[in-house]
Amino acid sequence: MHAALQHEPLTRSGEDYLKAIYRLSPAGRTASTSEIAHRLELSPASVSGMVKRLSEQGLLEHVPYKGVQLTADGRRAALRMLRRHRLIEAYLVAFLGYTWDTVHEEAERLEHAVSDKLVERMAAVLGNPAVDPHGDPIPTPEGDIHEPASIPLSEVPAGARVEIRRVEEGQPERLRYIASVGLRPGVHIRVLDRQPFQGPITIEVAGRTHVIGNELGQVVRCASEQE
Amino acid sequence: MHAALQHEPLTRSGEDYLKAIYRLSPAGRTASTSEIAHRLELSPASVSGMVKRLSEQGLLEHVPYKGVQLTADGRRAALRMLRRHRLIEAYLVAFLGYTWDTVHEEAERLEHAVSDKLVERMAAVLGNPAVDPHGDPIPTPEGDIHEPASIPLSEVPAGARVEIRRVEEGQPERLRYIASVGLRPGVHIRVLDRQPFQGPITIEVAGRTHVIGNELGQVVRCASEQE
DNA sequence: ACTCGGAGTTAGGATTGCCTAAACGTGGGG
DNA sequence: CCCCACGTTTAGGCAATCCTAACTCCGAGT
Ligand SMILES: [Mn+2]
Ligand SMILES: [Mn+2]
Ligand SMILES: [Mn+2]
Ligand SMILES: [Mn+2]
Repeated sequence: MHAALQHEPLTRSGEDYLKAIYRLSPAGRTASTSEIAHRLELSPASVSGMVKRLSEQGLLEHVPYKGVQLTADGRRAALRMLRRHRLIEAYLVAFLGYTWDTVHEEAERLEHAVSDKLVERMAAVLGNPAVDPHGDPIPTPEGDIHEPASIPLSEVPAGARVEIRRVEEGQPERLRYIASVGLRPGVHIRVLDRQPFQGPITIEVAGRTHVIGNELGQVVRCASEQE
Repeated sequence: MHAALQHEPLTRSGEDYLKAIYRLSPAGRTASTSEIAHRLELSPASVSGMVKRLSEQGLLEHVPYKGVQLTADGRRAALRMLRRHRLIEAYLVAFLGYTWDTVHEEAERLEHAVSDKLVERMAAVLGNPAVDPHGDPIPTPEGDIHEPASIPLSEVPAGARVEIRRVEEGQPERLRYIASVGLRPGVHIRVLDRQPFQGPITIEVAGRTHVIGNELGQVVRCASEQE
């Protein structure tokens, strides 16, 4: 009953737009032209143009001057790209000596060039992982995704013990610093102290104490230890 | 003294043009517009246009109405692409369950998306192979290539024993048939009979006799058994 | 309600890369 | 030696994707 209209194949650009819009509009919220432009490092005018084209292809719902949302088809396409991106990252780290701070750039290009077949082969030799090297969940081939609840480290109350779940990719140097502190998905830490007004956060990682800025605390997401 | 002028980065199309021209102009010969057009499945007019652009970038030598040759820089760029293409093929076969009839298409896209770093990582885990799954030699990172002498199976005299060296890629079905006969790089065979006027060729492979058409004999290249 | 300032869109232009149709050059056959 | 057929180039178009500049809309604050 659905999916009767097959879309013309997406371009590289179109794929990146849909991914960006997915990340910018969680839970049915709306993404703005300037947010998209900022994320993709393009002018707002260029985004207006592409948004119009993707809407005509049935991938976006666009209310002029208001914002953009993915349609069911657009969401499907976005999740397909997310699966590719994250599996490629996982593969490069597992088999080709990449580290989590260098995979993103490579995956950003490869995600557009691999076939479905290659993606699924990589998934198979990896043992169908649930998350990528940054802790981001990998959608299924059918387009389902399970985003476990998590809160930024900067919002964890002092005294709590938590597990690191996800670290925002995209800035290699920041990732390298975060790794040097020992903060990686799966690591258990304790928050010793948190100063008000975006103040520094004191944590204990593997028996050692570190003080990190609030900005870093916002890109490291955690969950309580149970579960 | 050379390479002072750095070229603007090649586009996907440009990379494919240079590869095609390399294959079409062995030993300093010249490639024609229509040959290039045929190989890339484009119109001759489109080729004229791109040839002009690549010449302006210093990658081609073009004599209008006569033909095209690679400059030193163009040759370097072409061999870089050939290294990528062939290493990707070797990697996919070695580690991701691809067979020699399916790798070409995947490599044709990936060759434009991988970084130098990824290519060299693949080369390293492969142990720096000298040839790809079709027996085609892999250029070095410095752009040297060693093309061992070989002759088409269709020109091997009856009675000779030869080793299969290279099989032309590009037509999956043909490769599948050739594989079913047992003709792969490294295999030793004997030519039992060769009929004149592009007639069929009778060969012995692994103790079994096969008769193949002359066309197939032209895309399978061999060398004498010593060395 | 009115008015700005900022966000968003439209207008116009450049580049790349492809096409078809028309014009042009070249070399071989008559 | 000339002319024509074929291969090549040029002319003119189109689609995608980006840009800057100019215009338009919206809503926050008075
Ligand atoms: Mn991308
Ligand atoms: Mn990631
Ligand atoms: Mn290619
Ligand atoms: Mn090959």
